[in-house]
Order: sequence, then structure tokens, then C-alpha cells
Amino acid sequence: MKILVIEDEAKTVQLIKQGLEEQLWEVDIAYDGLIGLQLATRNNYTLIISDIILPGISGLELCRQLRSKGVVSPIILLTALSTTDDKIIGLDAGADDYLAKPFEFRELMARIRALTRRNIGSIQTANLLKIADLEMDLDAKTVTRDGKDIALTAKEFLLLEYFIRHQGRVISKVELAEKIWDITFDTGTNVIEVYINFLRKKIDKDFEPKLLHTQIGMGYVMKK
Amino acid sequence: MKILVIEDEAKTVQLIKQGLEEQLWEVDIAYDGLIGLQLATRNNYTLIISDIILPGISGLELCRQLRSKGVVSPIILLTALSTTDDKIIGLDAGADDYLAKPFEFRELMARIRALTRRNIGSIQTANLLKIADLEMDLDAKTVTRDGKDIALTAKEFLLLEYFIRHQGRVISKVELAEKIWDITFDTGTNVIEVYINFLRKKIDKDFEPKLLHTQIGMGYVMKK
DNA sequence: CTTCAATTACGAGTATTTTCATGGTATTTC
DNA sequence: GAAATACCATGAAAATACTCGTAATTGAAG
Repeated sequence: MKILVIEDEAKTVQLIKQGLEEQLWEVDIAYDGLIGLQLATRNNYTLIISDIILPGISGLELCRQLRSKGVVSPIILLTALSTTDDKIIGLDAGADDYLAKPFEFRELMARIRALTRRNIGSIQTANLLKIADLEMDLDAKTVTRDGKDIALTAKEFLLLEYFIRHQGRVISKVELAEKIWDITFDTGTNVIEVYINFLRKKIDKDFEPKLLHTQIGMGYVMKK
Repeated sequence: MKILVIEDEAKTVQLIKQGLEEQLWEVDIAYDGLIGLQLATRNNYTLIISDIILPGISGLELCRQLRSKGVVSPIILLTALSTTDDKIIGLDAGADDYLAKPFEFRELMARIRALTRRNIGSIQTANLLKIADLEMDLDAKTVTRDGKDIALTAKEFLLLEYFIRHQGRVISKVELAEKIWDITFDTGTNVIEVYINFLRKKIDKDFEPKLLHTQIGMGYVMKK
């Protein structure tokens, strides 16, 4: 049950942190947008509270990037900008709620309860990603299928993480090249095919059902 | 994709209903809390919008009863009562969001998007195109007709997508050549006819009604 | 120097895309 | 209304593109 607070104003941070800890939440703080982004990507927070105006990158950009990376933690944006347009932009950037400063702490708490209520039990508090009987622990960097340990290299791990976070969607090689290898996809390489093969040997070969499927001419999908 | 609106004030109802229908939502209306409760219990709405002050039972009581019955549809409470305490009571009754009247319709829409975004499936709402009983999922790159899976190749998928997106309009071969094959249509090829034939075998052959029709001398149309 | 991860090279096998040949059907022309 | 013409459907075969698996190479870390 961890909450990430991204806010550069010390007083507000203090207020929120203390209040949350009284409610027995574990609280991480980031004073900078980029740090927040890193923390939020690495850990699987129950909830993220972020200011919009931040050093590094803005809260809006943070939302967009987190969502595009497949992070699903609820996000509450907290800001002095309170016109209807600001709210719409915030919500459409991927935020779940938008609270204008100054706000009453009790209302923030109520909105946190509302957003976390339905997740308890369903979203794992641990830093786990799952599909079928395949689990990956993002902290421990371990992967198991059907309870058995599977050793992955760093690239393989990244690749699998991307697939699990986007399960059900066909991912093109161009997208993989950009997101995992950070290269523009020139047909001169076949790293991707090779790595798909590596992954399959490890996570699918000795198991059923197969999870990593190819859609010829389109890309690859991870699904049950 | 159905929304239930529970509200006794005719003007507000009219505004919301019309706006939602423009966004292609199906809308049910209840003018009374008890009717709303019945409808919400029986149907599995994507979202419920309710006033607090209602004939029958109040919006708060409605929330509590729905949640205790295991109804999980997101609920937005809409009301003139806008003190912090009112909001807290509303959210703790089981509502997911609380919007004070008067509100801007655009903000309501943004909050609806925020609440429905994550609902279906784990990530975002599926990216579906439909005509009659034929559905295509643009993310998973899957196609079904009458619930049965149909396997398409990349080109076939592109072609079908183009037809569904432009259903009801006759598409010339010149247009298909340009948009799907990226070629200038020289009469030297009949790829298009061949692919129309491929598509028909897969999506029309074993089904009724036929969806892909020929307009001799003009092109092809997809329609019911 | 050794080891292991990451990438490249390449041939084989398969699926897809395109071409070609033929026959059928609608449309136009006389 | 019949013949000629344009247009379309279809099956099969050829050409191409795509993917897979293995092996070889590079490169970095210990």
C-alpha cells in the first residue's frame, strides 16, 4: 500500500505525507518530475499524487508518459490551475482525478479512498506483473512460470515486461525497436526475431498455453 | 457502452442525454431513485450518473445499496450540495466522482472518459470497429463474425479496416490502390479483385447478410 | 583470459502477395 | 434482341516477403 507524491512545495508535501502516514500509507516523495517518473515506472504504486507545475517535466507530461508505458496506477493531479480547460487537459492526459488547490485534506483523503477502494485485492500491492501463470517481480527482477524460476537477461526482461504491460495488443517490430532497443528500425537487423526466440525458449517452450504469438506481417502479441 | 442517468430535473436530463448521445453513448434515464436502483441492478452499465436529491431514495442511499449488492459500475454524483463534507459523504457512499452543479458539460465528459478508460479489460477500452455482427479489434488485430474468430493476413486486415471505416460509401479501385497498396492504379494488375475475393471468402462466405458488395464500374461498398 | 550477453549472418521453411489464365456476368452498342 | 465489349470472379501457380532456428561474431565485465 504505497503512495507516490510528486510535489516540489515543501509545505504541501509535509502536509500530505503526514496525513497519509497517519492513515498507515507508506509514502514516497519526489520533488522533481523526472525523479517521479522514474519511481513511478519502477514501482507499482497503489496511487500517485502529482502537482502539475514541477521541476523536470510537468505533471501532465508525467501522466502521458506513464500511461504510454503501461503504468496503470491511479493518478490524482493537484494544482492551482483550476479552469475547466485545465481539468479536461489533465483528465485526458490520463489522470483519474483532478483537485484544485487550495483543497481540504479531508477531501483528498476521500478521493484517495474512492480511487483505491476497488483495487484492493485486484491490483497487487507488490511489484508484480502477471499473465496466466507467468509472473514477473519488478523489484527482485525475477520471473516464474507455473511456480518455476526462469532466468532472463536484462534485454529479455525488458522485452517481457513490455509485452506483459501491453498484453492483448499486437506490437510491431518498429515499436519494439523504438521502445526496447531505442533504434530506428532498419531492416538490416534481426535482433528482434532472435530475442523473441530467446524469450519463447524460456517462457513458452516447456509450458502451455503458449503466450507469445506472432501475427505475420504485423508483429507479436502476448495473450492467453 | 450504456450509461444510466438518474435525475429528476428535466432540463438537466435533456442536456446530458443529448450530449452523451452525440458521443455515441446509449443512454437510459430514470427520474426516480427507486427506478434507478432497479435499472442499475438489472443492467450492467458502463457508468452511472446520479443526482443526490431525488424522489424515491437519495443518490447517496442509491450508491450504498448498489455497492452492497456488488454492482461495480463507476458512479458520478451530480449535485448542488458542494461543501467538502457533502463531497466526502458522497465519495464514501461508494461514488467514484463528485461534480458540483452548475458544471460545464465538457468537464463531465472528461470525467466520464477518465472513469471509463480503464474499465473494460485491464488497460484501455478496446479499440473496436463494427458493422452488423462483424467486429475488428484494432489493438489485438483480431476479427470475429457472429462471435467466430476469423484469421486475416496483414493486407486483408488493412483492406477490411478501410472498408469498415468507410462503410456505406462506394470505394473505387483507384482509391484502394492508392490507400492500401500505395500504387498508382495501372490496369496491369488485378490484385484488388483477388483480395476482394480473399476477404469475401473469409468474412462473407459462411455468413448472412453479405457485407461486401460490388458496384460494377464504380467499385466496392461495405454495408448491411 | 574467460564468460556471458548482445548482436549479426545466413539458410530453410512457410505464409503471404502477386501474377496469370480462364470463364462468367453485366453493360453497351448496333 | 444479339453481339461485342468491358468488367469481374476464381483457381492455381509463381514470386516474394516474412519468420525461425542455429551458429558465428562482437563486445563488455569480471
